[in-house]
Amino acid sequence: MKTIRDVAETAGVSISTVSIALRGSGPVSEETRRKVLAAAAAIGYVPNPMARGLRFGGSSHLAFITGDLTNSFAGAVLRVVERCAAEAGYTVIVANSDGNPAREAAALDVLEAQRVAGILLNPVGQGPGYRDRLDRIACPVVTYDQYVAGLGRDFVGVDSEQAGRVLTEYLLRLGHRRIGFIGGSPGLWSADMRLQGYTKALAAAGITADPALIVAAYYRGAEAYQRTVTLLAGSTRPTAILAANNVMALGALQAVLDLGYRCPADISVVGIDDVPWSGLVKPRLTIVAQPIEELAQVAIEWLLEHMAQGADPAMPARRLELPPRFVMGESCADLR
Amino acid sequence: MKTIRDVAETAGVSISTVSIALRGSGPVSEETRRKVLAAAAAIGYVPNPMARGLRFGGSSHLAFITGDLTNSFAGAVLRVVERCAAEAGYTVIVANSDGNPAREAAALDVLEAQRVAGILLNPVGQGPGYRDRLDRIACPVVTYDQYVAGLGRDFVGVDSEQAGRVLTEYLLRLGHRRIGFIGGSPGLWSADMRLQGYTKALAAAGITADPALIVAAYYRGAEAYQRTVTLLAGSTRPTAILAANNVMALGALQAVLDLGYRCPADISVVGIDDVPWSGLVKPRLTIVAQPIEELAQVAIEWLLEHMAQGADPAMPARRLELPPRFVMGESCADLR
DNA sequence: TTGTACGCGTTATCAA
DNA sequence: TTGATAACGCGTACAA
Repeated sequence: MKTIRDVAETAGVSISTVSIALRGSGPVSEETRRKVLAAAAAIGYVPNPMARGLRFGGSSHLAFITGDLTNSFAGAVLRVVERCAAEAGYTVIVANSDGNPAREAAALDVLEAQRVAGILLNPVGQGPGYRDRLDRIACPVVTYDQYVAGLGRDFVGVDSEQAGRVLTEYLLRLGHRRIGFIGGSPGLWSADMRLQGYTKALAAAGITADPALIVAAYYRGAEAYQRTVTLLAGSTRPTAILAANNVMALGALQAVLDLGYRCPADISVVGIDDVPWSGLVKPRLTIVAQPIEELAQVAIEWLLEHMAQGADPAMPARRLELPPRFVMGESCADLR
Repeated sequence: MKTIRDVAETAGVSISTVSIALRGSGPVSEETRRKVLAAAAAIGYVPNPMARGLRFGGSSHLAFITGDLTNSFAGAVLRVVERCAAEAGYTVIVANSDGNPAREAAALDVLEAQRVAGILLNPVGQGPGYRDRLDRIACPVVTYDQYVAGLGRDFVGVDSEQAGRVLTEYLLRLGHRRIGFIGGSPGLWSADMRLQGYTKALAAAGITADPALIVAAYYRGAEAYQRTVTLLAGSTRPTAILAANNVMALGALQAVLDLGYRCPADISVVGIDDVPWSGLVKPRLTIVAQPIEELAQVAIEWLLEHMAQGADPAMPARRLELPPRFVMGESCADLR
């Protein structure tokens, strides 16, 4: 690899002159500047980011941590993040916690060791110890998707309670009374809030949530499939199922159909968050869609702001919960 | 950030002793070793990767470049790659070329500048100049998905000609004669090979491929949708459509249905590569599935090997084309 | 067994 | 306007 010294020799000037000429950080004669630029281009000089990093104590990487790299949600967010980061001169390191707090912790250790300039985190951990761990991170952190209570970090997500409530109310309006809930891991903010939206909507309709109708697992389709099978084997079979995320809805629907039930005739299914080409899924799922692009946009924007300003402890943590959007499908029966 | 010097002060020894004790690169008394380790743990010392990188001339990052971050194929590969890389002590930088050679070139420039230790590349460029560009990359490169002819780099992918041929033969067996082909960008290896498989299968059946039935675009669902609309507006409407990748098949199917045709009654649709929960797509698509996990496994394994061995120019480039697997769905009509 | 000094490539400070 | 030099943190050859 060519170094600044090679440029200096080629141009016949000193290395400090080269540095100044290339960065424009001082006065250089026009002729010298041209010579240096020509020499740099001629030998294909590119500044060594490690040397810069060592000098300034930071890298030009930012980290993107997700709980499920195979979920289209992660892909959609990452796409926006990568583009914005690249435009701002940053590269994106991806880590996958796979929904496992231990793996997330390990990833955080590595990324902190790498001195990343900022972290976009979809948190999967829980508890006060976890919050403290996140608070100790020296670089800017923006959390997305999962809100961590009491954490002094920015958060961008979707109004999860509303998401759960809207779908439950819709099912209630259609006359459903026994509504199964396939939830995310208890303790995860979005899981708890979606369940809360469900419970509150039921309560508002004078219905007490039946614990037998509520199951939970990490946000994965395969887990939802299993839980749905269990749910439908119970004595009080629900007339409808609310799945807490996109792949859970797909898994639940698949289980319903595999068990020989018809959807929506026998069992209705609704879900939170969309998948690509969902128009081809039959029956088309009724869902609340998340404004993923906007979410990603805000998240990366906020992170870049923090990184630009340096750690400004004065500014309080921002919190944005975008409204989900109801999208009617054909997966719900009208029982009235 | 804590440095090796802080550890030395805390432990009351010199920095070289710390370095030796931590790396085990020399003789240290047991007591000293314990003291050093305790001190390092106490103050939370982590070696600065930039200083190491500067010292040794390389980073512990490897790069993953894909043409479409939102495609489930990319997510599935990346998941495996990230896990294996993490186990081997590497972090993964993700870049998205979006199918755009210029963006890929820009990404390569950045990643080379970052001195990544290796690159996993899904190449989208073409031409001799492009091949030369890839050859000039100093670090190990493993290409996947798209083969670049004449490039002295390892390649792992799927037998694309076979994929195109198998599906075409299947349609021919069912009695189809006018088979539309929604292909990937001409010049891309997999696009050309899939088309070739299609053409050869037709030829073997005594049929000359009708250029009016062949359209192409970059591997995206939206493009496929448009091309399908165009294709079906033509005078010689096909009885079946072969789409060259997963999202193209979905886009084509969506277009077929949106235009009021029934699938498979009016028009059959087959595609290459699967999507998650494809069992819920109605009609279920007949496809050839790619062994994505295995592909990813081999790709990252080979890359790590190269990185371990250093650049060994003696070893010739390896090339592996995994066989696709035919998966029958319900998206094809039997015309016999 | 431990400490000192140097170099990796870059930038900033200071002197010429 | 330019050039020499120190510093960033680490690892190691060399000296003690």
